[in-house]
Amino acid sequence: MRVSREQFQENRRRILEAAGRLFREKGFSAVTVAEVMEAAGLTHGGFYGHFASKEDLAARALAESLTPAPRAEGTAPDLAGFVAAYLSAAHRDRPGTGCALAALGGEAARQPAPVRRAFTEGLEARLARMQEALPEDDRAAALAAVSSLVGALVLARAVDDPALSDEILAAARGALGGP
Amino acid sequence: MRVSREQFQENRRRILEAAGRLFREKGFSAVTVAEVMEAAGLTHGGFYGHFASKEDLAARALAESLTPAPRAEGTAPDLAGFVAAYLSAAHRDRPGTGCALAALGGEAARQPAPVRRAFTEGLEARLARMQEALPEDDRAAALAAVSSLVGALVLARAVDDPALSDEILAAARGALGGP
DNA sequence: TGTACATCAGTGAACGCGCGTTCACTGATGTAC
DNA sequence: TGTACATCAGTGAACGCGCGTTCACTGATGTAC
Repeated sequence: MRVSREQFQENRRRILEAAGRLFREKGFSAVTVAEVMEAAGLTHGGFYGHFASKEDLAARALAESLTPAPRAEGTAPDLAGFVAAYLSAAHRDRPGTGCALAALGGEAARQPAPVRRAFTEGLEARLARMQEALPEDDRAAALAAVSSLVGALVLARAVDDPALSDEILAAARGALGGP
Repeated sequence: MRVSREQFQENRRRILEAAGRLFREKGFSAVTVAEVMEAAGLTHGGFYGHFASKEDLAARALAESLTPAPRAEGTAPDLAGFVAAYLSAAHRDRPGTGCALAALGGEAARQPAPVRRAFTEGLEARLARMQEALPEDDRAAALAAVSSLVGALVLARAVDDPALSDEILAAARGALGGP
């Protein structure tokens, strides 16, 4: 059942999208190729027409997940808003559409080279954004802020006590100058 | 080949120790029961005489890894020293003997209840320690500090660029009042 | 524009492997006398 | 203290299952005329 070139591209896009969501939700190792393909509306056999391996998919999906949406033309960066959204209960509870640095940071350290490369590039992109948003143009401050955000989200998700989880997010918001 | 009761306890201790190290090095899912048993000097079949399942082992090993060593009698807590050690290259490069919050935080969120329980209790213990060490007795500040430490270590380990990795550690040390 | 055929994306069965777990067996330990 | 036997921790083969990957096949697409 050959499909048109447009459909092929669309299928590839859907596979990447499903993978990006599933990897962030469940981690690289817990997601199966068949599961990704099913989420994309295809059967597992066709996977290798799109990607060389699961590892290849992981690297490309991670790169995609970490590509920041372009900021709206002429808008000023809104640090307080970003921090509040990042450290919100909604973000904590929806890892599949959230920050891949937090969702996959721990696992990324043990992944093969292409995945680590994608992670590193994604972090650099996020850092650049953070640096723009800070009052002073300070890379070290941007690094420290991103570390705080990621650490707080990781811990808030790992903990099984909802009150403690909320407390972690609130404490990090406070430390980053929020309410 | 039955062994003495003391040897049985010693074997259990060795299994937990090997598991604690391997889980932190490779993550829960990448470690096999056979691998843990071999590292403990035993064969895999005997595992179920010690633990109910791999999940049971994970929860107990994590609890053990997160039990803080008792502080030496009468010593004052040394915040600066702790931060420097936590955010050192040596700690980054030896996850197996390092902080389990950072090594397993991402994966812990997706683990079954007993593992998350152990993680939460371990975090509370670390928080109490951090709170003692802070100049003012401030739980929110302790939470924010632990988040920063964990986030920085996670990112420093995930990144494939050694210079960036060092930069992350240094930035977090700076933000936490270190050199 | 219409037709014939080559191309190739997708399908689903199958392969090979590794893993968690089970189990019959072994032989040293612990206990009853 | 010494002996006979019951107990049970550890061994290693085996089981069942799921996963990443391969492959022969199908049939719609794209192209040459």
